[in-house]
Amino acid sequence: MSLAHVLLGLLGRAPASGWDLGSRLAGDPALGWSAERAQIYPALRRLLRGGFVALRRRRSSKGPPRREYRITSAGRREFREWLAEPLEIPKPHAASLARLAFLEKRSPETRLASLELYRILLSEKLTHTPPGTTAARRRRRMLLETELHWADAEIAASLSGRTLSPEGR
Amino acid sequence: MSLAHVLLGLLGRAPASGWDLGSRLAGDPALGWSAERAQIYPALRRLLRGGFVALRRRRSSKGPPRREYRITSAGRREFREWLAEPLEIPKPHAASLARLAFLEKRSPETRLASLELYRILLSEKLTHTPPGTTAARRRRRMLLETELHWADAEIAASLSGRTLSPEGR
DNA sequence: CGGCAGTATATAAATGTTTATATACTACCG
DNA sequence: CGGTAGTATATAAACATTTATATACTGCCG
Repeated sequence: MSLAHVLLGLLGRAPASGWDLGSRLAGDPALGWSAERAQIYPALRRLLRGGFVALRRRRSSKGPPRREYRITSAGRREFREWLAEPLEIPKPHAASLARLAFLEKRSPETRLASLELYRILLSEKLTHTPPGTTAARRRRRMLLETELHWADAEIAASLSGRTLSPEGR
Repeated sequence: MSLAHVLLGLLGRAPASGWDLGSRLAGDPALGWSAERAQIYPALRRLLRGGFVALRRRRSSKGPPRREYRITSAGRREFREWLAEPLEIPKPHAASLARLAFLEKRSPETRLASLELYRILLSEKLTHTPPGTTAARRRRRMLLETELHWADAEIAASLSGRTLSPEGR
């Protein structure tokens, strides 16, 4: 199970609560994993039962008491073993990519509109992605840039394919 | 559920059996979705019950009778509606990417070894990925190329960071 | 001081995915 | 003719993920 290991990895940097981990996971796509908090809380419980993390309750000025977890040495060992497993090229698994795969099934107009929307999403993501300080972040940024180029090229192709369409009224 | 819609999309190109669909899905990463056959067979049953596909049994010279499905007009409608849903930037969800995100936690030696292994996987994938005939395939290929550049850059950086290591004996 | 907004944890139910295993049919080899 | 390799379908069990909902605590605004 990767979620547990990613959580261990994050806890290796600093102790955190389930809430914190949810925010970090959501905020850093370069981590390569995402999860809802509803999944994180039970995962932390399992890690606690397994002795991979330790718990300290702290009351906070805002909201109910925080349950802060920190990684144990057993957790560090487990994480290291997971980290050493062999890499492979990930298979994409995303509804948006599946929709893009059927772009050619759509009318030239909606195809262009989809590409333009996707392009906007990409450029927004890019402006909120500062130049990377880690290999994974540099990777993420380069891929976003490439995808933006791709979108531009496809938009251009789509436009030039339409040059004979009714222009204006 | 995206799997069902991807299957409808594939069946829109040509009728196929569950086996065929499994092969196509496995063979084309640009489709943006992957699934085991154990998931495909029940999905096809549900599509059949829903009237989105029609079934014809055909015995084949090899193996047990094939159950060939073809899309119905209800299926086409359902697919078109799914296709029109808004795109978003996919959140990555892959163990390998998560491992890459913690590259910096590893020793310079294993970091370099991981990058080199990953680089090899990328270049193998690339040689088996012909230049794309669809937008999604072109996208996939460009991203693989970029990732290869990234790996090269990271390997170079990793090597130059090691210039003062013991060289040779 | 009542209610709202934000932080924080939690759980159930539904849904989706993976892994392991079983089975059937045919062709071909030895 | 028996075994095995390849095609094809199928199901159960285990596991993971998403969605919806509930609850608690605090500060602050009106």
